[in-house]
Amino acid sequence: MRPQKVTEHQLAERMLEVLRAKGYDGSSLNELALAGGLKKASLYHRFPGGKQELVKSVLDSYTSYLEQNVFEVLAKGKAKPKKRLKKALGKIRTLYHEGASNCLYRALSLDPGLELFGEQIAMNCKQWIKAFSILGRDLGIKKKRAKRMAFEGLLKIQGSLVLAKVFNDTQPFQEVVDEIWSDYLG
Amino acid sequence: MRPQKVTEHQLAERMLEVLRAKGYDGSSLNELALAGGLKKASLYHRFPGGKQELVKSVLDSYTSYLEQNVFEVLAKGKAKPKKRLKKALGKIRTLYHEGASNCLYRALSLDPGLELFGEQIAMNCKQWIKAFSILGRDLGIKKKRAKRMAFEGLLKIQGSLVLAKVFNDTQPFQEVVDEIWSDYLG
DNA sequence: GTCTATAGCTAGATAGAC
DNA sequence: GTCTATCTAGCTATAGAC
Repeated sequence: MRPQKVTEHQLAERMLEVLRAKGYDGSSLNELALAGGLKKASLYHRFPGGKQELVKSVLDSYTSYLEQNVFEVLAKGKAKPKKRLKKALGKIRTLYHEGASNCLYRALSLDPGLELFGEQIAMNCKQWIKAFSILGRDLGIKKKRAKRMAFEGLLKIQGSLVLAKVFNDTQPFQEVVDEIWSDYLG
Repeated sequence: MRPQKVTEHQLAERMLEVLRAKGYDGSSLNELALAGGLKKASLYHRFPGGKQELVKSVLDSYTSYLEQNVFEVLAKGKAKPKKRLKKALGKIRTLYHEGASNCLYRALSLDPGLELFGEQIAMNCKQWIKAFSILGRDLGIKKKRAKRMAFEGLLKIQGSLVLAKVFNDTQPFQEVVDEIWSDYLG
């Protein structure tokens, strides 16, 4: 077999930057291929199902990052809760490039992305909320309030990324991450 | 002159529903024309500048609703602050169909909509923040905190609309509107 | 002012050479 | 596994009849 020019992981990482900025319809296969370092036709070798399978692959890779670096750290880490929260928030900062890059879930939350991936994204968001809920519980917060805080955290992250884009300023995101930190530890 | 089939206001209102759900690239002129009750070619009579001018017209109409029913009520109304807030939040609920419909600003906050309309949307969001800030001041809240509350309100509305779409459930939006109400009056 | 018809282009997707 | 070449369908936009 001829060697791959780029690994599937590299490909997903590069195409993610296009997808999170332009959404499903806004990202053409030409742009995605160019960003990934391949020609358009080559994408059909990697993703025989076409655009939908390609985006699903990027979405799975994105969720996988969250699961490994955020959800599992929060919910299954063996360090103290405070340390786990610090680590998870650091990874969140990295994922969103300190607020400069969109959340892929949001970018896909317009039609037709929502129609194709809505259920999957909803599940992933529930994972997020579950993981932060467990962290809250570990910090001695009551169940109901822990869930409420987890939900509000996700909501504020999403809102901050909208405003960061609109104002072309990462400050809303930075502030929200700091708020989440102090909400759990205050 | 031959009579218009639909007024510019009706046209903007109907096309808004497509644009806020699908974004700039996701909304084709065919869909927009169909939603508005015209044929595609007729749109070029109303909007000689093509798609960009059409979307700008819808955006202007959308902002005009906010200015008249929300911003002016909050900042220039002669009723008591509590009553003005109640009225403005009611209009916000209506605009977003109780959380079932996206914010157009958010739908246009991906490329290429962001590139075309980002500055205009940023100005409109600043108007939002300004208006809620003035309401806060009228309720006796200090300047800095009033601005902070206004910013956070907008952020949470945007975040709630993201989650409302993802979960296909208007509850996040409803809760956030109630929270804003009680934040100002608690 | 609205329509049908169509131009010119780019999209997603496929065939087949290497 | 990647590429060039190409297909069809849809896109934005225009021309011109009514």
